[in-house]
Amino acid sequence: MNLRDLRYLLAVAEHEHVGRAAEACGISQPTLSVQLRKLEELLGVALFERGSKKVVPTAACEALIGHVRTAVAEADAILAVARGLHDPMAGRFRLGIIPTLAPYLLPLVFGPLRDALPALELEPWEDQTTVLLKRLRAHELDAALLASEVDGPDLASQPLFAEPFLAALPPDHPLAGQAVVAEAELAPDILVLADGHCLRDQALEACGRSGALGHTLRAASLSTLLNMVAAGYGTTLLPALAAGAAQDAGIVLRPLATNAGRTVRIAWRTSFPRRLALDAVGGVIATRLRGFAAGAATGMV
Amino acid sequence: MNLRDLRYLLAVAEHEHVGRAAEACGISQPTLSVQLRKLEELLGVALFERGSKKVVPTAACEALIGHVRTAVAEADAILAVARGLHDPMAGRFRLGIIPTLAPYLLPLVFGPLRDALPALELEPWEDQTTVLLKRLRAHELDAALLASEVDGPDLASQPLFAEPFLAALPPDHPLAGQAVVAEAELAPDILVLADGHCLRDQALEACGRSGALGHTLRAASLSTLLNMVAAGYGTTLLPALAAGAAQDAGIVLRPLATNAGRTVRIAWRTSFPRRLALDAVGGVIATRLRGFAAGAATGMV
DNA sequence: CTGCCATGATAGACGGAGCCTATCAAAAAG
DNA sequence: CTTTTTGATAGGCTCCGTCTATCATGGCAG
Repeated sequence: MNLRDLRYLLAVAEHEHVGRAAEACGISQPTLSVQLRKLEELLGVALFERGSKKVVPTAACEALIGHVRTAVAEADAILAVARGLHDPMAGRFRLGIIPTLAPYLLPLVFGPLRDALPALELEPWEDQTTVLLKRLRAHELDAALLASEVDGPDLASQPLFAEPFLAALPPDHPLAGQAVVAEAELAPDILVLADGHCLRDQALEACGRSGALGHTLRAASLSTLLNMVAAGYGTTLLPALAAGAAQDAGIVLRPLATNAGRTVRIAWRTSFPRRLALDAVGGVIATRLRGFAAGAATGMV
Repeated sequence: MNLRDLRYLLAVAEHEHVGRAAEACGISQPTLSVQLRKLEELLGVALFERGSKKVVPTAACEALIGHVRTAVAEADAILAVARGLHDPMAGRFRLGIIPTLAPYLLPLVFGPLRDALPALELEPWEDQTTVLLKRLRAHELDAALLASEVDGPDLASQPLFAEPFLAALPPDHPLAGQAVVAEAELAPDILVLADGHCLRDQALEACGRSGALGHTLRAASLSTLLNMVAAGYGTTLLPALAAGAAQDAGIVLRPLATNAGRTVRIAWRTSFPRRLALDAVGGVIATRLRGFAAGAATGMV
């Protein structure tokens, strides 16, 4: 059975006239006659009683026509809804973001994203890298903002911007007097995040420490880490986007001797169909953060 | 858009596997791939994200699939209902019957009709001939039981049985002493039905009277007419099927000298598609009344 | 690391379904 | 009786859906 034939049926039932119904359907009268007859044969019931001046729906037709109307209406609804979904820039976009980035990046890009992609319903999801990748592969996220490369043929990524690290010091720390701090100088009393945060490993690597850090404290979040630094427990390497929050906490920031930092990337499934939305989101973020690396090395945002 | 493609879509969404969905649909995997792609192109949205091991419905697909399910379900409902309507012997059958026939014929044929055509929902409609023909032509009746011929190329009819007339007399009427009554003998004090009843004209014609009957009473129904005869107001010509009711009223019945009577026919639109149901109904009535004419002339039913 | 298996996409060919124009048949209208 | 209206039929054309055969890619195991 064909939806087209059902539309023909409705047209004939409405007009009670094959010729006019055919015209309404945009087909010739013979075509409609033939299709109608085929439908009757398929259903095994007479749908219309052909009189000399009128074609009148039979009782069987009356019994069926409600279902026919619903079926055709649903088909139209499919087309209408699809038309509404037509724009890949529209609809829900679930974006995973690592915890050391989300609170500092989102306030910067929410506005520009809304301006550039008003129909996109952005749903941020904050979690650590491994969780984000798992959810990304499980189709529970559409893309993710990470500070690491992704591997595997099912995922791809693209760098959006470079985020330098800054030395974060308590105001009374000996290094606070220097204009520039060498990463290795931070190593003795560096504080890092808990396991699972990519920033933890990146900070340790930047300052030349191995993974063995039995005596160091481990903060569950960057916010906590900043509080610990401000309280004089030690130093840390801070992603530049968090500079504002650190300064508010009374922490002294100093550029590093090298251009150590991390690269924020957007990652997605290679099979993800809404590449345009993906590129647009990535583009807006990259544009907003353009030139950030240069300015941020001095603590300016 | 084709219902077939919607079924394909549902199959793929269910199996999350093109090959197995194709098997379930009874088509080859390439065919399903092609059709799916065409549907996506038609709708303008990606319906599935093809991964290496799975095809996963996109958000757009999730938004559409409810409508798809409904449309397909309605299409199935059409087929199912049509299958139920498939039997022309089943379903509503609106049968018009003239008032001088209905109360006496229906009790005789209701049982046999129910036995022979259990799926037929018989809806009797009692009205005078002209009204029945109007309703028949307006498709408000499927057939009609009349005592007259029909004309016009849009209607046809077939005789079912002959119904003799009997002389109906008050018990104390002079003619009650005769074994047989000549129609003309009834003319002087004959009572007839109101205008519009075909029996009125037929009775007058049988007893040789013209239409001018200024002084005679006119009953609105055969039942009233019988009461009037029983009360001694006059005589009448009675269709044989009403003999039982007349005798219950204490009326004397006598056979006529001639075999005057009327022929009950079933009439229908020539375009009426359920000829089998029509013939079956007519056949059951004719069979039930077979040999009725011979026996009824003596007042026996 | 390399060959094998599973899976979906693509290509080319074939058959049927749907559509058209032209024509017919029946019935109503003038 | 002719004309008009209306639906049915016939023949031909085009396109769509389907098939088989083949390719491309990613996962897995030896």
